[in-house]
Amino acid sequence: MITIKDIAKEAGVSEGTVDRVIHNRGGVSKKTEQRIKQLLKYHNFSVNPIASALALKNNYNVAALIPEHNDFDLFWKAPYLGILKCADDLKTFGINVKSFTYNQYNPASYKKSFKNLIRTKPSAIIMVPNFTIETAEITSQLESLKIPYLFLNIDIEGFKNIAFIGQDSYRGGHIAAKLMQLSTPNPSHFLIIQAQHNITNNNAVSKRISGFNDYFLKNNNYKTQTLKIENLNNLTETRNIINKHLERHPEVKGIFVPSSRIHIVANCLNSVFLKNIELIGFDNTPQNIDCLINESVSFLISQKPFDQGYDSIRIMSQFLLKNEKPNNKHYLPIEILIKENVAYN
Amino acid sequence: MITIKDIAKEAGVSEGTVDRVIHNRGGVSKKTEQRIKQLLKYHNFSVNPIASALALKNNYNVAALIPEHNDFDLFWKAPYLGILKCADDLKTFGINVKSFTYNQYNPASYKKSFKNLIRTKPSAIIMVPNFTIETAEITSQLESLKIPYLFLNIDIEGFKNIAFIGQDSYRGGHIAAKLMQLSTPNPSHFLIIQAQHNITNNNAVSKRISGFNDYFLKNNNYKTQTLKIENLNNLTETRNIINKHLERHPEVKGIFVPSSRIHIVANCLNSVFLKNIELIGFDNTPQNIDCLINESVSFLISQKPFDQGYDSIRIMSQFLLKNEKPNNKHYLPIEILIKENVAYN
DNA sequence: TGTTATTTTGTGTGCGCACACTATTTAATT
DNA sequence: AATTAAATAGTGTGCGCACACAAAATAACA
Repeated sequence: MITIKDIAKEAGVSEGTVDRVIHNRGGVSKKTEQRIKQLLKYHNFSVNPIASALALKNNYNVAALIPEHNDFDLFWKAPYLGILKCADDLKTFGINVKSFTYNQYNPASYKKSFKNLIRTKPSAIIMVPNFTIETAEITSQLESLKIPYLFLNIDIEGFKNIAFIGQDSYRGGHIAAKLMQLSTPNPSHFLIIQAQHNITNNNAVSKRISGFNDYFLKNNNYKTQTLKIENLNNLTETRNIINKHLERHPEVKGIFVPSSRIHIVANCLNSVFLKNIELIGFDNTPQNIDCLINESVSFLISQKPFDQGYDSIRIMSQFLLKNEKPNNKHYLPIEILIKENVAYN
Repeated sequence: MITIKDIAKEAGVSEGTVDRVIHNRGGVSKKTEQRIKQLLKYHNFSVNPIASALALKNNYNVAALIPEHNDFDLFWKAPYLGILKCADDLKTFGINVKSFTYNQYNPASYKKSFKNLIRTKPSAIIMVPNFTIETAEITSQLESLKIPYLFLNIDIEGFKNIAFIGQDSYRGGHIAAKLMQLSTPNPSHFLIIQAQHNITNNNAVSKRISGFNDYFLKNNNYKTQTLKIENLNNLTETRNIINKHLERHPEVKGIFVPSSRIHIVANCLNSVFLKNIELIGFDNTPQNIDCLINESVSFLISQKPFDQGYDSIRIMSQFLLKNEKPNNKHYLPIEILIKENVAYN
């Protein structure tokens, strides 16, 4: 391992000068700068991040603004845990992470939580931009404060976020369609069940639906139909609506739920339907995994939410610590889960 | 972050004494030891690994003994790259990795490569134990030298390896069977194609076959048959054997190749067969991925070979640096790859 | 009690880097 | 040529820890 000292000796200058060159701090004559740069390149020098971290004693406060999770919606637990894990891994590098949560159906709580967040004077922000208008307000504030921010899980365009970390939702829907086609007879009809509140909020859901529908464009044997339900958490009502619909539409051979709520549908289906209809949904929440194991659900597509959380902190930290600019889109693998491989995740 | 200095001040002793307690170096009276231990616990102290790494300037030489890769067999490139990547990530923590390769069909080259390896006096070894008898010789040598070793990718029992890093092969075969059943009519026959040299060498292949066969035990509509081919790399011969076999066995609706050579089979099939027979194989080598994309192969099961390499170094390093004993089996996820999600891996 | 052995504790240095501060060289100005 | 301003280069300290070494305190012994 070559050190700054070595370079300095070889260049016949002091360590301080080499340091200035490495960090583009200026105040070095062009001649010596060139010479040192050549040497750095020649020796393939890179700073020892250990020593660097120790010397800097950085203190970056990274704030995360994410939806809260509860027993009804466990999805957001995984990114949160990923964030915590990465925070723990990087704490000795001077990365401190604080999480702020909001109700994902309530823009006011989003704004309020952000107000609390911004008071802590964070150096950077990870956010799940659930509400477009409010996000515009927030980001303009961040931009004037020159606080970098990145989007986690929800990808909305027209912002100056340094990156998006999440999944290619359209492609996710596409894959769901392929798996659906694979597990059902030809021809078949498929039912897409959507919660009302998802229609405006969260464009991941609509992208998944597009991907799902588009997959069948080239094949007329497969048709899709959509069922919108006001409040999926109201089980008696949901049960009623779905089973009624299926009675009227015996042609339905598969149900696609483009959110993490497939387990609700699975638990609402009458047993006849449950046996004869293929269910495909998203996200490896505990409830959904149970459905895989008891075979009520055939496939889950995981967007690796834990990894999303972990990577968002990792990528933001690399940006802060090493000024590494990330790719604009950081897509995680689209993981196909079945009963047999779910245990290894 | 509480430091040794802080603890020392609070305990009214010098930093050296605290250091001795932390590392159980001895030479501390019982009274002060107790007092310091209490304080450490109370403050939930843990050493700053950054500072520790810098001060220690550790130098562990980890040697890897893995099969060589070439254009015919690219599988082993991925673990190698994973090893390199992790080595790079950890080089500032004093981990130096050297790779030694051998011909995976030649025990003599295995032994020879190990001889070269052991001359470099490594602190620990990552090995792919392709040959059981030779591995016994090697490991007994390692044990007398007290050099820790772990097994990568190939899991053989009865050794004192600190861990196995790889895939649950039986389960992998199981999943292949499920996917095969899903993509073929009921009833169907499936053909398992196996290279002769795999039969003795590599029990991953036989475990996959068991998993594949066992999946159909409960269902009499599906039958499997096996075709053993001397040398898969001899394309004209392979082409001949396979197509002849399929002509005689029109009941075959799916071909399962329990190794990374599915691309060879795909390229050998006559076009009629290629269109009507589902192919499922293992490993995301470039050639195999090409087959996914051109739709000659339906599914690949990845054993995440890159991650296997990466994790093996990571786990061994944690063992060396922090004395963290790993789980005996470190199974990687069984990843299902299709045309649509292969790009994100 | 004095001397030596043994146990226990304290001190100093360096790991490689970042940065504030000081010193030197060069350029600009009178 | 003398003085001042600006550009360039060098020095010193600390980050938190590990460990060799020195010092002090205690125990063992004559």
